[in-house]
Amino acid sequence: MVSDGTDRLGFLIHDAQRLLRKRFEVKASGLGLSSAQWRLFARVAKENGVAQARLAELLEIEPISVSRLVDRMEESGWIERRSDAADRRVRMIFPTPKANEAYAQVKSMAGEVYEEALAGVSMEARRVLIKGLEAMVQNLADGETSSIEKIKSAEGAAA
Amino acid sequence: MVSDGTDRLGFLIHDAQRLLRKRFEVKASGLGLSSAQWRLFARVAKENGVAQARLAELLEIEPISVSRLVDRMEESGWIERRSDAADRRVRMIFPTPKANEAYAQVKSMAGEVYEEALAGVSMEARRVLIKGLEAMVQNLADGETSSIEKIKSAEGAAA
DNA sequence: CTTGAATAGTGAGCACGCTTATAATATATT
DNA sequence: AATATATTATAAGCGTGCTCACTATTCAAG
Repeated sequence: MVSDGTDRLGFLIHDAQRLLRKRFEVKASGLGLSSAQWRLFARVAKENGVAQARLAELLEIEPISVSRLVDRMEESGWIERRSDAADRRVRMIFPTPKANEAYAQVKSMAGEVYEEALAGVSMEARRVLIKGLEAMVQNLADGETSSIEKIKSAEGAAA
Repeated sequence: MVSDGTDRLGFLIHDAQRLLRKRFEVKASGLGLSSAQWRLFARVAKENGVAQARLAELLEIEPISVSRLVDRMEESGWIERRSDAADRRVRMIFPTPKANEAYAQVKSMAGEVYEEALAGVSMEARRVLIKGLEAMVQNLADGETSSIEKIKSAEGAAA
């Protein structure tokens, strides 16, 4: 019998994620950037020029989902597609200048949300919380029948 | 400056939630029950006869989302709608006998997923993790511009 | 009783994830 | 060179959330 609250883990994680997302989106609504778009953009900003298929791997979402996200983000001027000279199947994704300027601002918004969320939680508890979440992600990713993981480890030699 | 991983809180929570949901849905796919449906059903099973509007409050989702979920769950035989004698606007939701039989089974599936997720995490760390998540939910729910909460509290003072 | 406001549920349409299928292009094999 | 296979992006359609708008019903004022 579990009487320690572990049996509510799923509901808690679900609620925490939902509330974090909501809070962020309220803050960032002025910039017209959703939570999913921010996740994608953070990657694009780091890579600076990345194929959609690679983005799908990095974000662990399906290529079609990337395609849709990129559609909307291109419309709202956050990123742009450029054809690749070497491989005409590929659309390379780049941040727009406007987006690069806004990057730091959005990142600090995310930081504010985290601070609001963790108010009253000690530094030590935060460390354990983060470690626990990392362990969960590790544990659950391990057994996953994910084509992505397989590709990644196969590429590991070359990378 | 945050160099302790706190700046990845959002991404971690997002990943943990996504992986938990996926893992659960694989396990429960034989029963044809999604994660969202399980959340709803767990409430229905406890209340045993509850109006859709009340369900929306309890689950903190919009009534229209409840309506759609209930549509599909009624089709797949997990719950049934019954008209309320006293208020003809109301549709009361009840679990079907089949669903009541499956309840314990689904609950144990959820338990298994949590154990898989928390493998290698000490009891003490689990306790801190749960407490941390509870604090986050509490902190974020407080300042929320939630329709329901605000209306409720405004009713007393205003007007 | 009649009118008007509030409540319960749903329809339409969007965002973002998914699966399955297809077109275009690259690459490997013969 | 011709054919087969793999890869990139997209299309179509579903699940689950949302907002906005609507109908049916109840409740509160007059």
